[in-house]
Amino acid sequence: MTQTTPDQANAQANAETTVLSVHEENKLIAARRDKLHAIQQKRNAFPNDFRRDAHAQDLHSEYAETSREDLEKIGRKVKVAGRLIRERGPFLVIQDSTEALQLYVNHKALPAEMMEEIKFLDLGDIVGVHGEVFRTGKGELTVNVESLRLLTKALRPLPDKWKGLSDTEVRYRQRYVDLIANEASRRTFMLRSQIINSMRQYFQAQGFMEVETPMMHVIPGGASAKPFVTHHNALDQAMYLRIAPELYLKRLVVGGFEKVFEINRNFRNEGLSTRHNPEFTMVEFYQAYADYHDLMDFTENMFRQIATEVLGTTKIVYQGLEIDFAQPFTRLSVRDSILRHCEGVKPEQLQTRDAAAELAASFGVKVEKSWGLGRIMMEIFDAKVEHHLLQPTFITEYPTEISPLARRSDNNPDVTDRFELMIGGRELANGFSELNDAEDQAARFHEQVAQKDAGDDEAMHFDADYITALEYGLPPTAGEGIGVDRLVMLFTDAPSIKDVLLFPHMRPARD
RNA sequence: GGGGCGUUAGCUCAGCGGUAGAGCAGUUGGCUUUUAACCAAUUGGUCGAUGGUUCGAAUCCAUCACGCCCCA
Repeated sequence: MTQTTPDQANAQANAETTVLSVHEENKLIAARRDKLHAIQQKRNAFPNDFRRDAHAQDLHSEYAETSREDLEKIGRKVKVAGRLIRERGPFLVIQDSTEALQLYVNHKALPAEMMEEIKFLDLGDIVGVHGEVFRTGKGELTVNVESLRLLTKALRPLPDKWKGLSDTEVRYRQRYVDLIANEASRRTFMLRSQIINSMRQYFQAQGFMEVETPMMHVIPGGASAKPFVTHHNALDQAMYLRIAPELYLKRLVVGGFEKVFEINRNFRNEGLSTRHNPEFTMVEFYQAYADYHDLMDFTENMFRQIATEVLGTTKIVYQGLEIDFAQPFTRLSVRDSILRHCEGVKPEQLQTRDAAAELAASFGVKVEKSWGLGRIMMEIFDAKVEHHLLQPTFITEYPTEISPLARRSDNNPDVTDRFELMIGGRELANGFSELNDAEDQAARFHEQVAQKDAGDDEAMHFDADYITALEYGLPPTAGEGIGVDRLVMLFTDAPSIKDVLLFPHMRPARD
């Protein structure tokens, strides 16, 4: 058997790419390629010696109030660079990472060679420009071109200059084109970055330490979900992409780091939807000497602060729904939420397993024999309640049966000191006071293993080292995970998770 | 996995059984402080793929691929 070297692999890939692009070549691309080759006859068409000294946005804000006459007196000369996105007769518009900026080409004032270079340009080309800032008759801040150089030739044409790129498939597969053409998309991802920055600063200001725990687990744990499986060759061992960092973060609390957080990807081998991507970003955090009530307060405050910092207001509109994070979030137990949102349901129907099973069946929920009262109540909740919870609502008192890592309530061992945060009918966060009784945890793992043996492939494994860690003593702790993608969806009014992921997962395209 | 909708020029879309269209982009010329710049002319297509029905298919039917939405 012959080994393929990286070089051979590259050569092969290049050959395939070349074949493909020749196949795809159309006249628009061919004409641009001809221009590029003509330039290459004269000089290096890909210079990297242009250095700019100004960005579009800085110029716009610096001279926002400066009059035409004053600008003329100032005579500010700038070097700017960006992608050519418009031609309006003698005017060109370039766009850099901050904003668009207009250029003026006075063909009477420029040497013939410069005009040749400019006439050779296509929309999409990257150019560097030197010139003086002025204001046109119509008041637009503009750079009067004294010299202009092509820095990178664009071989492919841009999408519609007015309507942008709307084909969702192309927008997701070729996000770079979406970002060039659609201002709204650029804004979404800039906001995403700012939201995560703001979140990180909030944790740091509260004394949390950022950590990184393994992305590859030998025993997948910390959530109920199907993992992706891979294989470590040297160890000849199955490994799993993590479904949650929870058990490692709590090990760190055992180790004495009393406030930790991690912002990173989780991987779950499940379907795709407007709310699910196989890899998604979570922030998980743990605080010793705190309980789940503290976390609910913490979360409310954090959402308020992020909204204020990033959007400048606590009020958002998500898909037509107004939400004001300044208002206190509702807090409601699972049981009470069912009673409130399912008309005609009486408390007795949630008292015993059989009564609840009958109720669930009447709602069209298929009840498994192995399910207890708690699991059945959650199925009723998922089917009949969750989508009604539009305004921020903490649902509390989750059944112990489905919360194998959460501390039991002091008042009722069948429920845990746990909550989930619902906004817009979706789960945004999940937190609880941590189970730190090693013996109880071992017993709960055994129950999970029994369910796994009974065919539930989302049930948890027994993690002996985690039990050992608990035996060293986990201080009373509370922990929480917040879905960052869903938070960004809310703050950017995005209907699909794909709109807030730069490169969402797609099936491979086929011809 | 099931259902619905979509796939036509580089982009945005119309056409829905009888010669494949528009706007923008492109090309050529004009004009040059414009604002989706403007004026004139002009190029551009295996109508997602494969079968079928028909004298004739972008259009009707079937299967497949990919996408979007809803449901599980």
